[in-house]
Amino acid sequence: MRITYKGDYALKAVLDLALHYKNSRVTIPEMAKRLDIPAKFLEQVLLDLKRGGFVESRRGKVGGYLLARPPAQIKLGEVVRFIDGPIGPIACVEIKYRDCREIYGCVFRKIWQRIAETTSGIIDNITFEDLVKEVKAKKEGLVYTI
Amino acid sequence: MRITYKGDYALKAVLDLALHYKNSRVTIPEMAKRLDIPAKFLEQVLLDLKRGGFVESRRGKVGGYLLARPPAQIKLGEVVRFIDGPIGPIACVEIKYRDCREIYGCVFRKIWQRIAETTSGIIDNITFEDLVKEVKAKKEGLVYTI
DNA sequence: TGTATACTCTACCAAGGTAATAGAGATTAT
DNA sequence: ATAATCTCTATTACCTTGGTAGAGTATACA
Repeated sequence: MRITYKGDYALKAVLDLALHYKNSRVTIPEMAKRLDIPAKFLEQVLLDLKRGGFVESRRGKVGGYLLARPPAQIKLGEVVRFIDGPIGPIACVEIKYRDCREIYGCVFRKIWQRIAETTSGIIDNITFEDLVKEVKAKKEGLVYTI
Repeated sequence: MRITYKGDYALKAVLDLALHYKNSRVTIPEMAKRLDIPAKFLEQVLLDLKRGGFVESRRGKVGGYLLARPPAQIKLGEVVRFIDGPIGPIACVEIKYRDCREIYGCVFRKIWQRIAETTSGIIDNITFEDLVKEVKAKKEGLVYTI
């Protein structure tokens, strides 16, 4: 697996919306400036996130984006998978993959699957609420390291 | 991190040599056929592995490749890093990377680092001797799953 | 010393993905 | 009306990956 810029931007965008949850809508230029992301690129990322059901939008004046679900109900892993695809470090970890006629019995595949599992175990156990809390704690100077 | 075909081939090549350790040299066409890898591509992979100090070679008749070190002294992680680069799922996990002026305090970076650490923890604790044992056990019908 | 065998090196190429950029179109508040 | 805002489709430049090609060098052995 590899986190692309698009994936990175998507996560930051969702976090940004999570930090503004229940308050105001956030516009693309506003967010682009705050996160230092090319506005036209962020635009596409947000469109994707909308198609994925993570965010909602409103056009016209007073328009902008907002989270489709509460931050506590959005896991990091969901966003990562939706934007950057499956978690495994190599294609053959997919369940569908059945074309492995490796003479040495796929000894590596098991390892890649283990890595995919532990990786999933991390990103599927972190919600955007967790991140919001962390950011807010940092702002207040209560810096702690997990 | 992403395991490329080149990385995949490299690991299989080293395993193949590990299985022939202390016996004979293995030629490129022979290995290419056994592992089902394009010979000219495997050629380049083996050259790289040689530059990395993993394998040795001998030209001419009775030439071929052999492992530079005993299988027990070659970790999976070494080969992966040498061929496919650093382990993290995104560039910003590198220690050298210092250009992170993310307003929300790099909350994601810490997560990528954790993933990189657990991944390293897996591939740096498996040697090619372990894999050789596993393959041999499988051959004898003693199939066990870790 | 010739020759077959095998590794070495450099260059090249096609396909696909990534990270943008551009611009016209649709919607909404005032 | 009009300004602000999201929506959609193309296009671009660049890079990586996976693979191919071919000439060159070293070695064993008859």
